[in-house]
Amino acid sequence: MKLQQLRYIFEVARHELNVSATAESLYTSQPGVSKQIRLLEDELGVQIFTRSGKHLIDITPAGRQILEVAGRMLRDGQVIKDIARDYAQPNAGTLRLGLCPLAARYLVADRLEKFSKEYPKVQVQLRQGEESHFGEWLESGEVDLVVGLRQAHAPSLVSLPCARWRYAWLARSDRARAAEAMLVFAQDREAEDSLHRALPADKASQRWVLVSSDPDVIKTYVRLEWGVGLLPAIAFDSIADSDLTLRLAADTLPEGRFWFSFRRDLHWRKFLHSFAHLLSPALKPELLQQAAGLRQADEQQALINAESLPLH
Amino acid sequence: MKLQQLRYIFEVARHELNVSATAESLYTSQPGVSKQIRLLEDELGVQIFTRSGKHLIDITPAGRQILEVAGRMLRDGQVIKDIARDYAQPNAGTLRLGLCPLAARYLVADRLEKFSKEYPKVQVQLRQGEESHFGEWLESGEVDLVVGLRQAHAPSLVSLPCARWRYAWLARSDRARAAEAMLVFAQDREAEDSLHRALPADKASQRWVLVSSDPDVIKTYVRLEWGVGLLPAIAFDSIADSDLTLRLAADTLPEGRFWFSFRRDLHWRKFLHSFAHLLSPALKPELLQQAAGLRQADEQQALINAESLPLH
DNA sequence: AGTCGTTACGATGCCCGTAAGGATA
DNA sequence: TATCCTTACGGGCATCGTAACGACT
Repeated sequence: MKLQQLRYIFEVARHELNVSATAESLYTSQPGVSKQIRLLEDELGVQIFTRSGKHLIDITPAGRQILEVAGRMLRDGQVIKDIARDYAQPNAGTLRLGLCPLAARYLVADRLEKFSKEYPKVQVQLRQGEESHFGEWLESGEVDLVVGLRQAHAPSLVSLPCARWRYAWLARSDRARAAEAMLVFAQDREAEDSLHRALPADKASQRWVLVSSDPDVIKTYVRLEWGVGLLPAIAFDSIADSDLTLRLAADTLPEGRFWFSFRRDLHWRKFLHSFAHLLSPALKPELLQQAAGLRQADEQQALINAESLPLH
Repeated sequence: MKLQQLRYIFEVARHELNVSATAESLYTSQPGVSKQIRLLEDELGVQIFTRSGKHLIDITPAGRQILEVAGRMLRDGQVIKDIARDYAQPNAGTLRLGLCPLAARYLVADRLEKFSKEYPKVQVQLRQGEESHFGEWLESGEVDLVVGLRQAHAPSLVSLPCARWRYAWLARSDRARAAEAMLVFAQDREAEDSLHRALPADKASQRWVLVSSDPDVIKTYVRLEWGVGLLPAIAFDSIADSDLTLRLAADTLPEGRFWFSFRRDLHWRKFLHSFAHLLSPALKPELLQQAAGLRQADEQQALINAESLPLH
């Protein structure tokens, strides 16, 4: 049994049982992959894939169990390399971040500047996309950390609140504020509903002409005079948005949170800890390790005193 | 990075950094091991061992972290092989048991008979020794399961009560019972003390001429008329011990327990589950899996209702 | 002086890549 | 017919074992 054989079966499983595509993605020849898989099956004495003639059709029950363990072994292999790099080049590497639009644009931008100054040899790779994909990104190792507006709930993931934001009204400076259509920021349906409930009756009954989870979309339509915006205060840029006027919303509106999520078995390189600490001083190495030991999302969450989080 | 290289560094660490001895134990040449270790270190860019000239002196901090992960990978490799065997030859393999004297002689003997009838192709390997070594045996993989009188407490181990026993008085049949010296069974100091406290004052003040955790030692001295024995009722063999008379002790004496322990990450082959179930019907697969997820020994223990355990 | 790890070297065997073959949709 | 996996074959390279060397205790 060789690590490479395990990598082959793992990748074939990930590529919908297409050996050719797998071989290409691994920059090797297709017969080589095919043969190694067969050799592994022979050695173990078990079929991992079911074949119909010469096509791979499915994964056997034994294969599923084996693939699960193989995945862990491959990740552990990566962990060993990370450990080695931690000692060989402690401050070099790649910071792979998944971000929601709000976090990418307004929360981490300046912190990443700071981070890059502190760790000039660390390459930063950002990845932005639908928050519902964050789980896959983390599990596949495409990103190491994500910052978003929703809590992750998969059993292999850990999710902690790392910052708070509050709503503010945004209007064109040249307009007196009046009864207008509303352009509302909300990360999901639930947030939208709770916002609706929290608003005073006159506001709640107003027309919501736009609901978006991207603050820049809201701003765009505010500028087009579609109405008044209701979005996270953090999204206001006092320079670029000098044509707009921000006014903090009443305390009765729900407070938003940024969630910081990662794989339970992530190897925390030094600069990853630094980045986490930069996001929120509450995310200390010991706390992160402790959180990784907790299975339940609510137990993890309880480690953080939300009141103490930076409020934007 | 190859699995074999990881095995080499792991085994060298286990063999007190002696490469020659390691190579011998792995049935390979010493230069081969040496070279592979060096190759791995070169690939990772980190020293795993510190060298004084040409001798391995110590493990580097990086090496310690790497070895920990490597150990997990190697165990996972074993797990994959186990899974494969589970499907290829579900009812063949080896049952490696660690046992205390009482469990070996009186608790599992007949169950093992039964087990062997059910799984004739499973080899049974018993290992008996000081209970304080059970932890090492489990961690090193020398045994898969242990049954003893003490709870295991290492974080990597799971420990569950699996049976109960109670004290009985043992005397030579040809002797009237009278005030006599006592020969007492106790697995450790704590058990000895609690027994002492539980005995009525007259008994507690009697001479304890022998304290042993091996019931057969007690019996031997009972036969030699050193006194009256106080030992687990289960240790009485109605045929072989027909020259002795057993009388159950008062309910006030502490009840003893057998503890069933295993590595948290043990791969449960089918016949392992069967053996556990044979020991105690309470040890069902789901419960065992659940126990493996609990970190605290008391949480694990709480899964079992002690009242329901077989009483011997 | 003995134990132990490293270096050097030669041979075996494994892994990979190209090319051709057969099965399925 | 096109896609896809398998078998066959040859070249290259890594691993292993023997033997000789150098270092530490």
